Order: sequence, then structure tokens, then C-alpha cells
Amino acid sequence: MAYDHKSIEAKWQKIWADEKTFEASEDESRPKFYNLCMYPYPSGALHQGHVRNYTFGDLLTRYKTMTGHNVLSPMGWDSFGLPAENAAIASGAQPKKNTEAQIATMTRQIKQLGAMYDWPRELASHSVDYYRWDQWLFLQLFDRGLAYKKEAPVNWCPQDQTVLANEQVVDGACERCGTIVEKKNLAQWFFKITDFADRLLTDLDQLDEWPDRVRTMQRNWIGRSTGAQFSIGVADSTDSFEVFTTRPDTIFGMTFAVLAPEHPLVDRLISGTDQEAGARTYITAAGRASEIERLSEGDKTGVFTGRYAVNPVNDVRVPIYIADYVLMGYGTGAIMAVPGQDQRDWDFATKYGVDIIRTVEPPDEYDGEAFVGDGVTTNSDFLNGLDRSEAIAEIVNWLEDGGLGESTVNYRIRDWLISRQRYWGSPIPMVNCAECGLVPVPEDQLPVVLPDIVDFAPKGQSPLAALDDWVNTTCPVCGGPARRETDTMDTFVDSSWYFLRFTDPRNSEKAFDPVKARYWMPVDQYIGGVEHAVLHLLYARFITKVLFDMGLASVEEPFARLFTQGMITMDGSKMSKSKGNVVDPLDLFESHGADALRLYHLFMGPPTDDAAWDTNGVDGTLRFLDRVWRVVTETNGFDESADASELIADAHRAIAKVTDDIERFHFNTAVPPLMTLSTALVDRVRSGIPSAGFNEVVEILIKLLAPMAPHIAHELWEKTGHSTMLATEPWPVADTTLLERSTVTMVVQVNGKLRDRVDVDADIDAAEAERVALESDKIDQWIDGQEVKRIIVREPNLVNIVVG
RNA sequence: GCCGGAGUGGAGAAAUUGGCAAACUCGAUGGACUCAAAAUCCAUUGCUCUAAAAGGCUUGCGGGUUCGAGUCCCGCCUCCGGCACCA
Repeated sequence: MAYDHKSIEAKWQKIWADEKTFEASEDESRPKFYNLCMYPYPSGALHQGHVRNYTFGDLLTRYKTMTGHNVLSPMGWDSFGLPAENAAIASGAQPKKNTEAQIATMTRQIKQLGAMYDWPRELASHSVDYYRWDQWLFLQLFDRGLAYKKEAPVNWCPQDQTVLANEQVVDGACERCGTIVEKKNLAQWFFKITDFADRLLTDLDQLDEWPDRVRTMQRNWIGRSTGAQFSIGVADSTDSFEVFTTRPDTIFGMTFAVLAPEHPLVDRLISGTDQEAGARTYITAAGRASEIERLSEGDKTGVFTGRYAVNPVNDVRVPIYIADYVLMGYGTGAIMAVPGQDQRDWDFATKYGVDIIRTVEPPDEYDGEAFVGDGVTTNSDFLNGLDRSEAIAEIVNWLEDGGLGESTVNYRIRDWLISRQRYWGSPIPMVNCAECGLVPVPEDQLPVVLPDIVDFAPKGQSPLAALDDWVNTTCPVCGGPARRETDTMDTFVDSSWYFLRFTDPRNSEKAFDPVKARYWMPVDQYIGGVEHAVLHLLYARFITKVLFDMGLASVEEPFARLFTQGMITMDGSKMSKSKGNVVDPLDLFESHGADALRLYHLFMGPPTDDAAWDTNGVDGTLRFLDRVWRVVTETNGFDESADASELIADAHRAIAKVTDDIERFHFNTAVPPLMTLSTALVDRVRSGIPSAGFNEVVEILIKLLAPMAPHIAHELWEKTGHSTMLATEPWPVADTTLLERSTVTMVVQVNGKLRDRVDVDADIDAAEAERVALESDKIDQWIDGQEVKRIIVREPNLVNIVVG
């Protein structure tokens, strides 16, 4: 008879909530542990990814509680964002109402998992108590020059008449209707994350408890390159333009220069030249091309300007081209082109018949095109004979001495575009005054409340723009008529500081009390999906640094340890509703119970790896729990005289293994020792009357099970006569004197091949081990008269006899 | 192209410092119990040779270091993820 998981799980979920077992406050007497799972978007349906995430998080909450930590484990909702707005467009229902209904549903489902949170700290980013502090945060950045508005090209869907977030553009097309996305210039708000690029990069080195792949992704995203920037004069004019290069050592190989089509100098350069008409046609075409068309690495296109640049090192005149393979958004939007050492320049030069000069000696057998490797500098006057790094140092000195340029650093990361022409987000707290220009809403006039509206249909600007009563306001500076900003903030702004709000979630005076934040921060363990490796985790680091500089955050890095879980796959692809390969956790709560499901998620494989779903595996973990239930509840009668020492030693080995594995996040290997231990108990019962150590071992087994399958563990704890709450019982400590075995199996090898096993005392000495090995009958036939050349002894585990 | 990670039975996997490869779970096959089924329990289950015993082989491929390599080194292949006309 299987145990009744449904009634047991409901019972204990109620007790934990009633007893406020997992509600935390500042307490200097215990070490704090801030344990955080990435707060979810309230989709309204718990899926296996959530279950995996919260199972890992809850295991840690419960384990750290039992090991004497003051654990903060809060839960909240990333509840602004596009899905709610799209649902509103489709159904006409208020996003607020929908969102709050879905939060209620998911809260119930999370509680069914038995995952415990400090619910009084619950927050939701769509609530005005939260997003008013987004607005406060915006004003802090604005005050410090870290928030600014400028015109920028954004993704525009001509079908839906709306701007799209980068995340909504899939392979250059609108995610919703499949139309090719265009670029459109609109005035947008940005956060100046580029000011922090270097700190964000160098501080990655401190984050040694983060997965390497996440740190690598952030390094790639920030994309630091060192090089030189210098000025190139335009022949027969006083104009000049700046170029950036990582290879200033190849400057003698410059045979042309290229400006991006959007480069500000272009218009003046081409005016009045013979090439003007052709150049203007090219520029217009390039401007109209979609992002994917321009970025597709196909044939290079460009057009000659009719003008020439003068190479500053040797006064050689080289043609200036316009080509869209040079991007206005990176570096200076202009390059010196060195086809001999750069493949893109090579491709362009061969197509347009431009000269190619090699300034780095390729290897003798080299038959490629541009040579980008290291070699001796050649055809380069005073740089000849130097290697790459020497030549770079020399030419940079030369440029600096002549006042022509300097060594510089460039980053790939761009400023963070935070404005969205969308309804369901935090309004940007700025007004536009005809007299005073852009004026921030004073802090004491926050919040700028998001009004309820009825028409969410996209019209090319935020639906808020249609609300005259809301839009029209007075200027905080001059009192004259003014118009509110109608854009809302990217939801990544909400999630860039919510972990700080969790330390003081009900504060109505401040975003958070720095004293409380100092106690809890940093987050000791952050758990979530790797899909946030760059965006959220980079933005949160950035905002924390801003708040640190303001003296409000006590740490520069918000997340001390990061754990990224793998995906659940089914038939080789990610579980998703659209693929129809979803296994609903709610069904499994019914059929197998939350404990069996949790245990399966822990056991199915390394938590970092993607894992293929197999419902049979849940059958297996339920079978195991049933076995534990039976052996604990159906055992009667003890033989006090029977020897229990080996069983107790097994239990202590299990304590050591499980503890170590949990500490190292090897949850999948923390489960088998419990299975083995329960099998040992079953064997003990089957062999006759269980011995005196039985209850002691059962107690250990229940405690080790408590963080993994908490409901059944608590029920068994109560059933075995304990009146205390298992959740706050101390975690068992392995008695190290019991861990060593008195006899071990020694392996005897001949020439590295296993030939015999012998049981020996664990404290056997080398000479004795060698003697025992050579005495083995089985060994004789393998030595068979050959000369024994050497004997390797690793007592007490192994002896290897080398013959030949 | 650059940067990361992975590759072990029919499946998920384990092997913490270079020392018994495949623990544990699933699946499969056979058996016990049952009128029968479910549940439960027992046995077998990497490949190969063999009637059996005993042996031989085996951690993507090829080399190397070592008494000994899944683990370390060199060179490849494949898959997954990130970045990418970034100068």
C-alpha cells in the first residue's frame, strides 16, 4: 500500500505556513544566508523548469536552516511585460486583473511543491509600491548623467505598427507576425552602462563562484578591445576623421579608408564630386536595408567618394570609400583599411581593385589571403623587423609624440535602451516642457501612476499617448503646460534591483533601508536559468554598482554565487506548450506527489546539465519513498543484543556523502546514499529482528531526506515519536571515527591488469601488503616464472606487480 | 572565424587526488506470489569467445607520458551554447 502523499503534503504545507517556519528577520547571532531563485514571470502555470529551480532552491533553504543559518528566501513576481499586454490586446481584459489572477494561481502551485518562502516579503513589479522605486531609480541615474535621451534606430514592425524589443526580433522578423523588421529613428531613453564597461569586465574576475560560461558570455558581450585611435587628414582640405584600430602596427599597409554611410563627414566629402550622385544612392539604399541584410556576411558593397585621405605615417594618398561593412555604432565609424592583414578589407580591395600591401611577413608555406597572424613587420619603414607587440608600442609612441593619436580601448557593449512604446510597464518619470525642455518629475511627486486604459492596440507610440488627461500636466520647474513621457521602462529595469527591495520590501519611505540591505547582501546563492546570463545578470550588476557608488548598496557585486540550471528536454527539444511536449507538474502532484517529483528532479542528472524527461523516473523515486515509508512505519521489535555497528557506520558514511554533495551542488549523487541506506534497513528487517541501532539510523535517514522530500520526512519524524519540528532540527554530523572501515578489499594487479582481490586489514603496512599479494595463488599463474621487475604498493588499496 | 562546455551500457548517469570503469535509477528478460492482474519481492542485464570455467576487449578517433589513463599532454572528429563585417 502506497503512502498517502496527498493528505501528508497538504498537512505539512499548512503547518509550515502556520508556524511561520521560513520567515526571516535580521539576527546577528547566526550567519545569514540569502538564498534567491530568479523571480518568475507570472504566466499562470507552473512548469517543470520552475519545479527544477524551486526544488534546488528549497533544498538549499532547508539544508541551510538545519545547519544553523539565518536564511532569507523570498519570492516575488516579474509581473510587468509584453505577454500580459499582448493578452490584453487579444482579449480586452485589463493586464492588471489578468496578472493578479495568474499570480494567485502560481502562488497556490508553488505552495503545492512544498517550496518555502518568506511570503510576507512577496513583491510584484507591476504594483505601484514597487514601480514607484523604479521611477526613483531612474531619477537617480538621470541626476548622475547616467540616463539620457537621444534619437536612435529601433526595430519597427510595419505590419503591427509598433516598436519591438530586441528580444522580439527573431532572425530579423517580427516574432508575432513574421514581417521583416525595419529600422526607424525615434528618440529613446538610455542608461549609460558603457561608463561601467571596464568595472563590469574586471570585476568578473572576482566572481569565482560563477559558472565560467556565464563569465565568458559577459566578457564576449562587453567585448573589450585595445588599440589606437588616430586622426587621418582628408587631402586638399582641412577636414580629418578619427579611426580606431587594434592593429596600428599595420598602418603602412593602409591602401584605402572607409567611412560608415551614416558618418557625419560623408555629406561634406561627397558634395560637388563626380561621384556624388552614385554615393547618395548607395547611402540611401544602405539606410533602408534591414539590420540582417546589412549584417549578413556576404559580398561587401561600397562606393568611392572621389576624395582621398593622407596616411599620417608616410603622406601616401589613399582613396576614401563609403561601405556599410563599417558600422557607425562601433569605434569611430571609420577605419583605415589594411587588406594585407584584414580579411574584410581584403575582400573589399579585391572586389574594387584596390592595392594590397603585406606588412606582416606570412610563413613560407602561407597560401591564404589576408594574413592576420603574428609575424615580422615588413614594408613598414621604421617598424621593419619588429614583432607585433613591439611594432604596436613603437607606432603608438610615434602617434602620441606627434599629437596624432593615442592608445585607446573600445567596447562592443552599447548603452542600454530602456524605453518601450508599451503600456504595461513603469512610466518614465519625465515631462517635456516647451520652455524648460526635458524635466524630471520631482521625487516628492512620485509615483507617476500607470492609469487604467481600455485601448491597447499598437499605434506606433505608447497607448498612454492617447490619454490626454494623463499626458497633459504642468512643468515642475515653470508651472507652464507640459506633456508627460509616454514610454515605459524595460522590465529588465524592474529586475535589476528587486533583490535589494526584498531586504526591506514594505518600506514606503525609501527603495530599501541601506542598513537592512547591508545585513542581507550580497545574495549568497542565486539560482536561475542560463538564458539570463547576459541581459539580467549584467544589468543587475550595473545597477548595483550605481547604488554602491551612491553609498546605498554595501556591495559592488550583488550575487556572490551563481548557479545556472539546465533545461528539461523531451524528445530532444525544450519542453514547451507550442511543441506539445509538456508534462504538467500539477498532474504529477496528484499521481506521484510533490516529494517524488522533487526527488526525481534532484536525481535525474547533474543540475547544471540539460536533462531528458522520463516519467518512469518519477515512478522510481516514488517506489523509493514507499520503501522508506514501509520500513519505518511497519517495523516492530528490536533485538537489543544484535550488533548494529556496521549499519550505524553506513549511516554516518551517508551523512558525510550527502553533506558533501549538497555543499558542492551535486544533488544527483546525494540521492543514491539514501537509497542504499534504506536498502540496508530493509535487509536488516528481512534478516530477522532489527537491531538496536535501527531507530538511530532511521532518524539519520529522515533528517537527510528532509531537504529533498520534506513532507514525507516530516510525517515520518512525527510518526517515530518526535514532537519537534524537523525543519529546524540540527543537520546530522558524521562521526569521523566511524567512517573508516576496518578491513578493505585490496586489488592485486600484474602489469596493471586486475588479477586478484584480497581482504586485508585497513592499517596493513607496505611490506605486509606486498607479501600478501605475492602469496596469492592466482598471481602465480600470471607471473609464471617471469622476472619480477618492480612492485608498486599503494596500501591498503592496491599492489601492482610488474613482470617481463 | 573567436570563446566556452560536452562525448562512458538499451536510457538517465557514477567514478571528489592518476589506482577495481559502469554505483544508483529507469527499461528489458526470466522467476516467486496471484484464479488473473496490479502492487511487491528475487535473479540476469557493456561487448565478445565458451557447454561451463577461465579469458580477451571496452569511456568519440589517433598518438604520447606512466607500473597504471574515463581522468594528464599533443593532434583530430562530432554535438551543444555564446559572440561575430566589432576594425
